[in-house]
Amino acid sequence: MSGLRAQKKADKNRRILEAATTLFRKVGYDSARIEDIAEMAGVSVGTFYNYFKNKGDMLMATVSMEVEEVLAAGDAIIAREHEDVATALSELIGKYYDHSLTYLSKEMWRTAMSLSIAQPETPFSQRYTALDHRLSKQVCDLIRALQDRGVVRKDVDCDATGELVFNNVNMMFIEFVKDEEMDVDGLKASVARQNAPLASLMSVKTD
Amino acid sequence: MSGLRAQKKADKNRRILEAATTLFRKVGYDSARIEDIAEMAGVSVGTFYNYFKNKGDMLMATVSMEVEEVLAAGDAIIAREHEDVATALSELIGKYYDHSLTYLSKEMWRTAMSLSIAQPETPFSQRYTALDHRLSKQVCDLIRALQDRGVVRKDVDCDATGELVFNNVNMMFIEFVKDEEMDVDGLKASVARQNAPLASLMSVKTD
DNA sequence: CTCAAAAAATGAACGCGTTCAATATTTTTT
DNA sequence: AAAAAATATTGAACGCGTTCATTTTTTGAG
Repeated sequence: MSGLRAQKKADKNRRILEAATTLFRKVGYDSARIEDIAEMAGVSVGTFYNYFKNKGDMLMATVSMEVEEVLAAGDAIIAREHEDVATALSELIGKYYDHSLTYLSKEMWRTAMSLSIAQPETPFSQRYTALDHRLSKQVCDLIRALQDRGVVRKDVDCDATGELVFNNVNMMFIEFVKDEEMDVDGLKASVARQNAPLASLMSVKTD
Repeated sequence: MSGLRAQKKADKNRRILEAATTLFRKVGYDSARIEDIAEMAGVSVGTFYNYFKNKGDMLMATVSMEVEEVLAAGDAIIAREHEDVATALSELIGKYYDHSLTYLSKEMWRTAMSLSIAQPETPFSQRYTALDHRLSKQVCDLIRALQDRGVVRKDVDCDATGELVFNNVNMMFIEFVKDEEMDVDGLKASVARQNAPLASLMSVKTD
C-alpha cells in the first residue's frame, strides 16, 4: 500500500500545525519552543524541520488564512453602492481592522511583520508581501469603483490614491500592533481622520 | 585620580561602537558576531554587555545619528519658499531618502525596523518610534508652512494630511529596504506619483 | 602605603533555533 | 519474501546572543 506514507505525512502535518497554533495562542510566539511544539505533536524536533522550513513558516499559514478571508469580505463591500468616499473607505478599512485579530494576536502580527522585513528573501516574506499587494490593489479597486459610479472625480489617479491610502492603513496597523493599549476603534478613528481631507477633496461636489 | 575610570570607560565605549559599525558595514549586521565585535574592540564579550544592553542597541546609535541629521536638513527645507505642493513634498521626502543610506545599509535598516516592531516595549523600539513621530511631525510642519504662505488651501487639515503622506513615505521606505534591487530614484518617483493627486487637489488653484 | 569596599571585566555556561549524520521505516525490485 | 533503494525520523551537536558567578582593577579612607 503506497498510501501509508502519504497519510502519515498529512496527519503529522496537521498535528504539528495544530500544536503550534495552540501553543502560540497559549504562551505566545516567542515562548513557544520548537521542542514543545514537536513534543505536543508527538514528533521529534528534527521531524518538525522536515515539515516546516522554520518557526516563522508556521505563522504564514495563519496570516494567509486571515488575509484571504478579509480579501473576500472586501470584494463584497466594493460590490455594494456607497454614499460618499469617506464612508466607503471607512467600511473597507474597518473590515480589515475588525477582522485582524480573529486568528492572530498582536504579538503574532508583530512577529510576522518583523520577519517579513528582516528576511525579505525568504518565501515567508515574499508571501507576506504578495498578500499586502493584493490588499493595496483592493483599495485601488474600491476607489476606481467609486469613480466609475461618479462618486470620485474623473481626474483622480485611482491607483496612486489607493496606494497612498493603503500604505497609511498599513503603517497605522503597525502602530496598532506595537501598542497593546490601542484598540480597534481608536485605530479606525485615527485613520478616518487622516483620510478625511483626501476623501473630501477627491469627491465630486454635490451642491 | 578619579578620572582614570571614567576615561577608560569612554574609551571603551568608543572602541566598541567603532568596532561594531565597522563590522556591520563590512560583513552585515547578522554576520557580525558579538564575539568579533568584542575582540576587535579589545574587550571581552561580557564587557560588551556592560556597555550595551544588547546587539540591537548598537544600531540605535547609528539610526539616531542618521535621523537627527535629516531632521535638521528638513527644517532648512521648510524654511525656504516653494513653488507648489508637489515640489515642496518631493524636496523634503527626497532629502529623507537621499540621506538614508549615509550611515546605514539596507540590511541595517531592516534590522532596526524589524526590532522596533518585534519588541515595542524595549527602549530601542521606543526611541525608534519617537524619531518616526518627529519625522511625521516635520511633514505636517511643511504642509502648514505651505498653507500659511497661501500655497495650500485653507480648509485642509494639515496634520491629517501630513500623517497620511508620511506614513506612505515610511511604508514605501520599508519596501525600498526590503528590495535590494530598488534604487533611491525609483523610490522617489513612486512616492511622487502617489503624492501627485493629493498635492494637486490640496493646492490653491492659480488660474 | 595598606586594605576593604566599589566598580568593572571576564569567559564559561545557558537557551533556543537550526542542522545533519546515523538510524529506522516504507516502498520497490528481483 | 528477501534485498536494495528511497524516504522519513531522530536527537545530539552547533552557532550565536545573552547571563552571571568569579576574578581583577580602581578608589579613597585611615
